[in-house]
Amino acid sequence: MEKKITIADIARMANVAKSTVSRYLNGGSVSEKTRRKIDTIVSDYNYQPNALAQNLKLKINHTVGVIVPRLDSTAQVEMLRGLDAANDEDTFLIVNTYQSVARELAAIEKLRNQHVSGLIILTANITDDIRDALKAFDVPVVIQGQDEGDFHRVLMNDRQAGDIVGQYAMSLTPKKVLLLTIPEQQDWSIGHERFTGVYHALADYDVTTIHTKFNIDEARNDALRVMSENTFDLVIGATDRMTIGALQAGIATHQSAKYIGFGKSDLSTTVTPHLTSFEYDFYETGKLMYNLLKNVRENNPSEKQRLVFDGQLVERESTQNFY
Amino acid sequence: MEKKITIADIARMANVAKSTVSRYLNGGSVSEKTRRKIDTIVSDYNYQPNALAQNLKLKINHTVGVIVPRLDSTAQVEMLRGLDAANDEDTFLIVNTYQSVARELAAIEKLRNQHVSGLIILTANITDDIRDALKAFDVPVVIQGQDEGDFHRVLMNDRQAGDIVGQYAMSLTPKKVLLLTIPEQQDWSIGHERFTGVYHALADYDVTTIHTKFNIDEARNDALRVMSENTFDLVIGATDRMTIGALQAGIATHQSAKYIGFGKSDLSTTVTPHLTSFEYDFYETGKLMYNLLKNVRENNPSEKQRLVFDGQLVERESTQNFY
DNA sequence: TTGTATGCGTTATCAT
DNA sequence: ATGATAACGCATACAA
Repeated sequence: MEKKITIADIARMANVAKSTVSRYLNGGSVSEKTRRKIDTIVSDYNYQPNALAQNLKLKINHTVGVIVPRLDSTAQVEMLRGLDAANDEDTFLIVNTYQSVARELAAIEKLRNQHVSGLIILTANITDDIRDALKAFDVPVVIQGQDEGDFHRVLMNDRQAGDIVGQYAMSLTPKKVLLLTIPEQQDWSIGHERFTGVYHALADYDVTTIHTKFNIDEARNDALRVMSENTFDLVIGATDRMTIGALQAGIATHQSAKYIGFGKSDLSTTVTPHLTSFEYDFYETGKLMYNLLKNVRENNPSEKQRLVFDGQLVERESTQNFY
Repeated sequence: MEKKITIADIARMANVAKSTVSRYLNGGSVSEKTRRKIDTIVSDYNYQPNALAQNLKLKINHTVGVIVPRLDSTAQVEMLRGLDAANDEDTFLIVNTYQSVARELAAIEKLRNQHVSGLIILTANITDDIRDALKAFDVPVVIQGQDEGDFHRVLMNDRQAGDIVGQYAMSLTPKKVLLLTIPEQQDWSIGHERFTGVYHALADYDVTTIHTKFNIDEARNDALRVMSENTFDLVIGATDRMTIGALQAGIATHQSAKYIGFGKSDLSTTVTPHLTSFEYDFYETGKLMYNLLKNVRENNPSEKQRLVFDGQLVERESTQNFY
């Protein structure tokens, strides 16, 4: 329970000047004798430098803000893991905003006050307000999932994903297809990009499209409405959770369709049957985002960086016949 | 993209002293004229105080550290939500430790450097090293799930939970019971407390107990080993994930047992059948933890606080006959 | 090698 | 009501 000790304290106890202690701490030149004196004091009292004072003085802040819109999403959690894995020298100031624009704006203010040296946003929905707040922020910003020219960004190749899933869907020669997605203005990448390839490939098929929410319960209820009146043999959801909602609706209405989802989550292998899904490696994405930020901070490029990440289709039981 | 502006800048532009600006900002007495002058400058340049300098000066730090051992757990995420909901004035410095003691120790050091004014630990496993590091930390610490007399703590009433589940299990009059848990030294509350009531109630029944891990895959594999050689009609897992692992093993081995889990997670209603589970309200727990910390910080009680939280059994399809 | 002095941005004390 | 000044803990340019 020792009180926090400062450089001045050490200096006094060792009968040296503060600057000598500072030099000792930063690997400057100190005589063997004073080095030993200071050494024992530092370890005896378990001295820890005050990061606040350091940052204030040096004006480089080894703190980066991370804004996380939702934690009930495997993708976001995996990206966080990636960030942590790649991080070697920073402290993350993580703020959860629960998809509230107001909270996100407040978070940006807060992080600005903390003078973080960078900002990583795992969001997929940048409103005008947020864009303005971000641009007024004089630090590098890395965002994810949204192709905003104003910021450095890491994107999922949702267009390609849609093409691949579309081709795959065709190969299943379905009779009647149900598509679950969200309004495109809510999330362009997910609501639009992901499905363009699918629409294109299934242009000549019997396709029903409904809009729903990100969570399982709502998706199930919405799916239930159409599935209780129609029988589908192929269901494609814009996210795994939506697809699982539909899967439950399918079980409830006793129809045995095939199911395809998007996104990597452990839910895919939690449900029965395991879900065929187009997966991104969000862990790697997180690493990439951190390294991008670090790179930008060091090299200060004039152009905004734009990185695109591919995913892959993983086939599981839900698109097979025998279950 | 305005550069960050300081009190000194404002003072210069308004032709007043720094102290006047400071007084203005903190609601001190300033003449109407200077007030207006400063007003426009502040809003024009969108002045934001430097929280670092403030904290350094005031020596009260509105930052609290939050150590989260795992994010792939609904309980932890819900507690985080609760913390956020109850928080009104602090900035959370969230550190994910991924259940690594080394990372947790490093996190404690880091938070100490940041001079946080409190520490909230959502852990369930305090090793000696960690206990020592925590006690050397001169700020209030609130932990969860572990009955450590050295710290303020919020506990789940796992003992009572075990009793209730035990009684309920008896009422199902099972012939052969499988229990999945973890070694008690790994997590006393979960590994021991939760099951004492169950053991007691089922003392005269045919019970098999196996140890497994927290994740679904391992639990499934471990369960598969015993379930491929025996048929059970009741399975109780120490967590929902374990129980789901066993559920999958049950499906794979074509046995229709009843299943009971512990812990509140959306997985309960994701799997088919929905899982009967003993649930805690971790969102409320999170709120409670924050309020406890706040209370302790303000009133500095001499005794360590100890709060106990009850849960309840929620019956779902997995303990019914007709599925 | 060591010490003195100054500044980072803020608040607080004490004159004026 | 206002301003000069010191202090928080640290790092550094410069002098000794």
